[in-house]
Amino acid sequence: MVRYNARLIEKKWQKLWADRGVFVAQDISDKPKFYVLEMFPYPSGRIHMGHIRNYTLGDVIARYKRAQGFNVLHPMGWDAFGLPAENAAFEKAVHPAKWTLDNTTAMRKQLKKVGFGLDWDREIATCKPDYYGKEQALFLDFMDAGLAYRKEAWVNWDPVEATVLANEQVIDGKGWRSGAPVERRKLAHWFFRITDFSEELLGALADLKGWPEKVRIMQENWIGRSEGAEVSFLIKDRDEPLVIFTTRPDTLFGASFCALAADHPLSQELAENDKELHDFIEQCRKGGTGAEAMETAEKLGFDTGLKAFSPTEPDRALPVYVANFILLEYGTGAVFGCPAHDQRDLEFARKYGLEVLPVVIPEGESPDDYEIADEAYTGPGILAHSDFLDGLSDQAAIPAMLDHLEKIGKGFRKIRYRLRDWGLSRQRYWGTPVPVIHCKGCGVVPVPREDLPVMLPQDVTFEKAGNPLDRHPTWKFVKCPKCGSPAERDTDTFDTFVDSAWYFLRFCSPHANEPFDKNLVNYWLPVDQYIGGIEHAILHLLYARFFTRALQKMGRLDHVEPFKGLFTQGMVNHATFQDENGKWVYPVDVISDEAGVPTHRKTGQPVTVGRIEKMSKSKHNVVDPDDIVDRFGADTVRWFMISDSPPARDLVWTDSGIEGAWRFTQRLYRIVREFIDHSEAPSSENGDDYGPKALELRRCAHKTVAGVSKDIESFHLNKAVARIYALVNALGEPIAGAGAIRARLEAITLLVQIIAPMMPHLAEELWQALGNETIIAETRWPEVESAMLKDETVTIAVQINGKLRGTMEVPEGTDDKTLEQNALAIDNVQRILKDQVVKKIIIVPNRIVNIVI
RNA sequence: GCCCCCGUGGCGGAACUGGUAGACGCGCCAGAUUCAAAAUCUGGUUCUUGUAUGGGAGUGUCCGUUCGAGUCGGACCGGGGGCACCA
Repeated sequence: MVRYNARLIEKKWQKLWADRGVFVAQDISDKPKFYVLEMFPYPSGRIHMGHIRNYTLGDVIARYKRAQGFNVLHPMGWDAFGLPAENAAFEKAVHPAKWTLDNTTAMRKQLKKVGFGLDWDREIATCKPDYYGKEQALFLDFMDAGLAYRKEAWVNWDPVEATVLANEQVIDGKGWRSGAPVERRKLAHWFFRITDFSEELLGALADLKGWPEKVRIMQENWIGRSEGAEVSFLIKDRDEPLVIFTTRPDTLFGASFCALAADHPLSQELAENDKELHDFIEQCRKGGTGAEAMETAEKLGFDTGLKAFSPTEPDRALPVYVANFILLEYGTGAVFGCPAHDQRDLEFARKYGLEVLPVVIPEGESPDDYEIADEAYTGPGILAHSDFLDGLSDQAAIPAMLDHLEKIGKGFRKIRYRLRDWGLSRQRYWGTPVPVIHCKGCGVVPVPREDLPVMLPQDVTFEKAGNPLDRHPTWKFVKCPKCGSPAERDTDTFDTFVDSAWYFLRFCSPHANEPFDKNLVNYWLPVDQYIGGIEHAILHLLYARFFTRALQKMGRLDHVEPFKGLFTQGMVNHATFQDENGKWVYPVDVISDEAGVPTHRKTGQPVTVGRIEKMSKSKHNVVDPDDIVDRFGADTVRWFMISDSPPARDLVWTDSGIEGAWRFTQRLYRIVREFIDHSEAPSSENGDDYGPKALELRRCAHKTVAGVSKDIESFHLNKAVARIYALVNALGEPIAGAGAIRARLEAITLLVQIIAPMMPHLAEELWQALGNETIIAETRWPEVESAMLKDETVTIAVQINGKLRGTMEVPEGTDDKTLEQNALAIDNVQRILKDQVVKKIIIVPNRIVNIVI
């Protein structure tokens, strides 16, 4: 028996698909359209297993939909701007453009080797002027629409490198390379007005039925709508009141202090004449800008000496603190603290010896002696010590207080969002240049559209501190397009999330002179199935939704939501290995010695097996897809990617797993070859009737086709795999009798067709071997005979008090009475029932009989 | 700290709207084939108990709802992800 030679055969079919243009999407077609998109990769250098998993999932859907008769768009491109290219430039003295484009060349070759059915005619790379120039045009559109503006924003500043650091480059409050303590600095930044769309982006989530529930919840929380009130507190000896935002106006009588953000204008003003406060604010600015850093840091406050008065208690003076846990961006940057009913406020109050006055009393507690210990009470209750609110529930007290505040003119209802505007300026080289010019006389002047793209200069260096664009000797010096006097370019580049906020539009018309062709976008959008990692659940997806909505509002396209279906796949994990010195060891260097002990291939030293973690370069627990494809072939790798683990969950890469997949590939080939080589022709059978064994096989085959179709539609590819194994097992059984050969041929033909989306090369090879003149990539998905989906008999479980005591085989649809009689007749049931009294019998047709005694 | 998700044999997992827990694969055990091995094929494989065509226990832990709970509700324990300049 000849073995299946994946390497040769896969290459053959890949060439044939490419020559025939099988995967080129048609812009005009009678067929219904289907747009499959996987999140495009960052060209980091090599394709990794996570990519392979992502694109295998997409390719299964794309090939399946194509077989179902859809006009499928399945494109690929490169999210090619970003930090790693600059890091490589710094470390290896290679230009980011060269590094990036070399990487795309290598990775394109790798992807083609896996046989993904992609429309390579539509390939894009965001770092090419053809793409980022269009993006600059879009930015000017956003400016014209009033959706882009400039304001100051805080950044992480590394004083040694004279560079702005990303959050991930700040480690324990220090710059990752310089080790210098990071400072916070204010810089002028461009922002998109995503907050104009807060309500829309939130409201439309409910209609995204094809999205995972958890992603919708994450976005909902991210947008963070909260209904509350802005309340004015008078401050002693000052004219301006302090405006705070609260969602708990019912607890106003329990207030014991007010707190300001370090960057609140009032804090700033007071600091001018107060060295200590100035130092405290500086202290607050140390450490990262991330939410986690702010919230886990010890809660610190500085008493400003000011006294504030709640509008409902003009005689009770509250101290005003500047505190490190108040965010300026959220609400008004100032709060009142009610320690009894907020855990953060409680910790703060205990630390600074402030009053803790419970005003919401839980059921069963007395208002007179209820006290708060270590935990704030945030549950429901009845108001006390609260004047006109006394006796009301907390739910009733909120509107009562709001009505009161509005009546006396000291506050009003206000809806606030946690969502902030999208800051998109980056002080870096490798990104889309911001297409504006700063002129002393005219201010901010957009680059005229005919001058786009604003190209990145090629002659830059990275060994010096600071932003290469800013340092460049000539690039930024230009004439003002308005007045002609000397002016300077904006030296910032866009956040790379801007690049990925519209690439799915570009794929619809990748060669258009405009950013995208309206008609083609209207035809292809929305993306019917988008697939990517859960790590993009919030930012990327929200930004893409914002872009689509904004462009719709500008009349550039007709859709409001870009992604109809979303699937978030799990990560690819692998065990980690360490040698005796604690150094990470690559899996390829680990072998088992005679005793089965993991050992280093080269040194022969024992290796300890660590926990299973996401494949990462730093822990060396990576497997190179290229090596695996060379050894086992693309189909085997693709098969393993979808076997066993549900696509939404993490997958653990194991050698035995890939070997199992490889054995299955060979087994499929063998079963089909043996049938072709050793069977008599089906025409040698007389008549067209089927014996019981043949009928059973036909049922199994048709059920498998129906089940696999359903599983692919619902992304349960691991279940589809299990069904296919079951069919192959059934084909392994020898059968004889009437119609045996015809049934086997039918089952094998169906089998080859349903494995095609997953193992496309092997499927083509077997399809051809079965004597077909067509290729399977252009063949319709098989039709199921509905008569084959029903069984004649069903197995019914018989329980006594919910415990299984026997089963019975009855014709499908047997009536309740017969079921009851048969169940009671079972020996084991009779033995247990003996002289017991039957209280009740519950019968679920075709399922179960439960006798209650 | 806040938000979200997940816990089922030795392992990955299956179980449709509450109805026979462990499909299918991996691993392991036994057998066939072989001079031998690889490959392949056949059978077995949740634990436990008198080896049984019987019984008991069992889906992270505890409690509850139900004739019946892996599935629904509550509390807890453990693991993972996100947190606005990584993409």
